[in-house]
Amino acid sequence: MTVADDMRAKGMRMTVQRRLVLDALRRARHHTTAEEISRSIRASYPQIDPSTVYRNLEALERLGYVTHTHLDDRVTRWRRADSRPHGHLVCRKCGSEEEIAMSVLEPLAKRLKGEHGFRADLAHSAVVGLCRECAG
Amino acid sequence: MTVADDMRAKGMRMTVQRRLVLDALRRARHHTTAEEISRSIRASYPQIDPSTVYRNLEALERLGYVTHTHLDDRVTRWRRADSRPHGHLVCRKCGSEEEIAMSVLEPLAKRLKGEHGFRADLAHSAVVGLCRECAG
DNA sequence: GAGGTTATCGCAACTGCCCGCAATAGTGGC
DNA sequence: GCCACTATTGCGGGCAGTTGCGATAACCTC
Ligand SMILES: [Mn+2]
Ligand SMILES: [Mn+2]
Ligand SMILES: [Zn+2]
Ligand SMILES: [Zn+2]
Repeated sequence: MTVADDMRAKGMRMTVQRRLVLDALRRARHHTTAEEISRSIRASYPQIDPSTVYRNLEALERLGYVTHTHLDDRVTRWRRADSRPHGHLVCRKCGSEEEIAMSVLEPLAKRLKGEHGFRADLAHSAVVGLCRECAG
Repeated sequence: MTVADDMRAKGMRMTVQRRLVLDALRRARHHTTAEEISRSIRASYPQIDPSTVYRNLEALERLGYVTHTHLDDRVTRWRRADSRPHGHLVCRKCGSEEEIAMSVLEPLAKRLKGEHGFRADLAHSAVVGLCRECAG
């Protein structure tokens, strides 16, 4: 089933704007921002409003085609849901970013499930702290 | 040594605005927002600008008197640094918030230190996911 | 293919927060 | 106390989103 069919089956519509956001996400680098996507679309279709890009990223996220993560700034990072999940370590001093395997985070997820019945999404927010160099 | 002396020793100044932010933090509930602090100050001193409150929260944080955490919205939560550190579980569906002991998070912090030399601050961002009721 | 329903759009205004700048006011030295 | 120095302030404007609203256009039915 195509994305368009999936959407229609859920009472949503496949608009040109939606298609452009999906295309931009395929072209974009690993962790892209809404602003980047908006800019790349508006280069060819300047009439498309940034708020439409934001709303469509959220709509595609609800359908499970897209996810987002937060590093240590105020910018949300978007990626296709079919890319490999992973965690992030972000240094609050030098700003360095390191990707880590989900297996490192799994024991905590398991414990939160067992002790609190909480199904944690530990890839959603980066782990903030001090990297090896800055911790000294 | 008082906060004022500590500040002066570091070349900073104890302004009335700074004092008002500290007082408001003492009066405020556990996890307060800059907007709440600003509003409570401006009730008596309407000439004090919100940006001054933001800047002073950051200044007090650099000195170690204040910290902040992020739950699942775009609002930063501030608290005095002398309050007991703890983690948060936030349900992205129903919005419920649960506080958890740092001891639950410590094994992960230890592992990140050992394997990546990274000194993680696991209280900084809430763990997002689905609570017992919403996970089903 | 035309028509009616309504999801989605563009736009304008708003949010929490951040920043440059000129004016103000704490500060240490006298 | 007064002065000179400069950290900090109020203000205006910017950034990353979010939201309400009336206009548009995708969809389903015929
Ligand atoms: Mn933060
Ligand atoms: Mn999020
Ligand atoms: Zn990554
Ligand atoms: Zn819940």
